[in-house]
Amino acid sequence: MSERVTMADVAREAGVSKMTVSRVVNKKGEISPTTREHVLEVIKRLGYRPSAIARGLATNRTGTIGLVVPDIANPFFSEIARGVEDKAYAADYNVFLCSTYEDPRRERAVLNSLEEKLVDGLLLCSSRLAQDDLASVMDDFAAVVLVNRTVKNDDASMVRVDSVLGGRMATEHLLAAGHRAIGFLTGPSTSFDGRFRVTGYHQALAEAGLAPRADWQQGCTSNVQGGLEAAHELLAGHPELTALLCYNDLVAVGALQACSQMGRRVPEDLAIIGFDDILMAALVTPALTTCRSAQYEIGFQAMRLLLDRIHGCRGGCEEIVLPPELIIRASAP
Amino acid sequence: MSERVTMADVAREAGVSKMTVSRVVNKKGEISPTTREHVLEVIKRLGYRPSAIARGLATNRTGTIGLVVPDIANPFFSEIARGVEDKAYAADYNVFLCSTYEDPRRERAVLNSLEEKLVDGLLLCSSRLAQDDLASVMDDFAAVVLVNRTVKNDDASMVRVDSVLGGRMATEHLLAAGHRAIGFLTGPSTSFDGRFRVTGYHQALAEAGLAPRADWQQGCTSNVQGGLEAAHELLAGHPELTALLCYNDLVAVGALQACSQMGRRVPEDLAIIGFDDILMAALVTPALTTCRSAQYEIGFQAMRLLLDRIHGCRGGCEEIVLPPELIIRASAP
DNA sequence: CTGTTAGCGCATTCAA
DNA sequence: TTGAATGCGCTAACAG
Repeated sequence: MSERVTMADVAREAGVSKMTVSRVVNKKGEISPTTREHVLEVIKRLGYRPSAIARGLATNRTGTIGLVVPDIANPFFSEIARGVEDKAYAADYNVFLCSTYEDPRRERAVLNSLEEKLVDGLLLCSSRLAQDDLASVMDDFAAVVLVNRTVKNDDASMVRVDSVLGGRMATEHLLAAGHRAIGFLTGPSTSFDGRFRVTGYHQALAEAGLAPRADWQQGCTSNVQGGLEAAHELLAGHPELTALLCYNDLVAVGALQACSQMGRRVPEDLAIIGFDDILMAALVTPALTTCRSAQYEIGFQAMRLLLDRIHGCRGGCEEIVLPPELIIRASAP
Repeated sequence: MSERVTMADVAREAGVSKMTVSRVVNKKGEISPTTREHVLEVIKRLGYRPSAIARGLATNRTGTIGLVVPDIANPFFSEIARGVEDKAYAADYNVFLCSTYEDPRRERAVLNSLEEKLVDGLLLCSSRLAQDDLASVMDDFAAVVLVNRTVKNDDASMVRVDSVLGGRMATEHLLAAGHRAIGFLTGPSTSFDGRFRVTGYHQALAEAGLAPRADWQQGCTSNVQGGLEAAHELLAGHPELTALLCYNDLVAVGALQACSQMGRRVPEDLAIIGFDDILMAALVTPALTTCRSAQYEIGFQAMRLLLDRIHGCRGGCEEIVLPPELIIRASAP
């Protein structure tokens, strides 16, 4: 790495002022074609690259947004990220993609860094922070869009899937198939989506005249291993269960594994439903019935809303609610 | 978002110089406990947050590294990212995770942005750039570590899996099982890993006295859909194939789907081997035989090497070569 | 232990 | 159409 060439170097070499160079670089203001060509030639010859840092300090804008997700290894979030990045790329923004690995402390640390780096906006997915924490964090950012997370503070746009409805739909599907003993692996306690799905599950049970049983619900970490372990425990303790809702598809795949190990056939002995409809859901055996959410669309729309906010359309904090869709496959026909 | 509080504000309010505030913030130099406490109190009261941008401009260090991968939706890369981020987090670095979605233009754009943002180091995974392009890009960064990609320029540390060996191992396994008509879905032409695996495949064939056949090899995009389509085409044109190597596990899963659609049983009619050993490999039916690489370890080690380079241990450009491991499952027993 | 001076590289006034 | 001065917020190098 050679010494960095600065705008001053270019100006000196080209025999013009820094201002002129700046104008050429940013295509701002009128400039005579002659000097422009000349400056461009010098820029190329010297290999000048503008410093985004210096520009950021001067303009207070960085052309960067932060995208924070609980776990980038979860295809649900990597699909969202794809939607975000496609939209961001088109709008000439860079994305700081940060995975918190489900750790609220790490989430705080990451948000702190993003704030210090003066990102122009923040896209926060499924935040695991407590309400007060989240509200205070949000004050630090000029523009925020929340994904799948509500907060008292109404100063953020939001994109979310109606998880209460999703929980209802999945439960109703099982009830309609005659199931009465339906368990739920509810995921991490920090997940609001998880709680919403449980709410929908309770609603559907109530409408069928059934009382929810706490011992049929069990938390778990949000991955295959977590589903595997939790399913083992829940099913061992409650052989009466004939159906199992799972926090997300990763957990559901873990439950599938557990059933295979315990010799319980799916769906004959136990029906299983997941959430999200990640790629893997259709590829495991039996294929997973799941409650789909449009991940790419979530990301794309969220980035669109964020751009709106960054560009000052602060008027209405838009809220986009996407409907879930039940995809019926072999694990719960 | 309220007006940003600066160091000058804190200094004024606390009745000290900016320098003293800076020392407190950065825990540098000796400071009397009294003033330190006082300054800290003011910082808290005013809600001061240092600007990483300004600090970056002053110090020429940003505490940030760039991580560039072809596709974050591929679990292979998200696992690497996890290794990188864990190590980075421990060393107090932030990670700019960028996915190029297999598009070299997008890769160039992303590298350009990272350079302008003055990242302290670059971790470049499976670059899809041509040799010359890559060599010139690397000059722009103070410290670079390459993952699974070689380049003439020897001014970068490197972590890679021995893909030639991997290709050999997989092929030898099939040869040992009696297969003589072995096809290969070779992935994107931009992938060096893909080429290396093909090299290993050729080596193994040669040692068995077999000539490679170009019409048994076919490129494809690096995902399930790509594997599905390519497998359809290759298998329809070459029913004589009894075994199929796949660029990676995603492609292999696609091939599995294709077989299911075409009524070819795996492994009875066609043995299939993938590469990487992503989580999904063990979960599909039949479970995939695959050539594992230690993804988390790759990321972790790569970040370690990058920290070495950033901290000036430029002496030897280290190169870490990790051995692949053949995981034999049902798809190619 | 603390303050002063200077400048990082750029963009935003204004003036010419 | 171009240039000069000023400041973004911070730290490094030197004094005191």
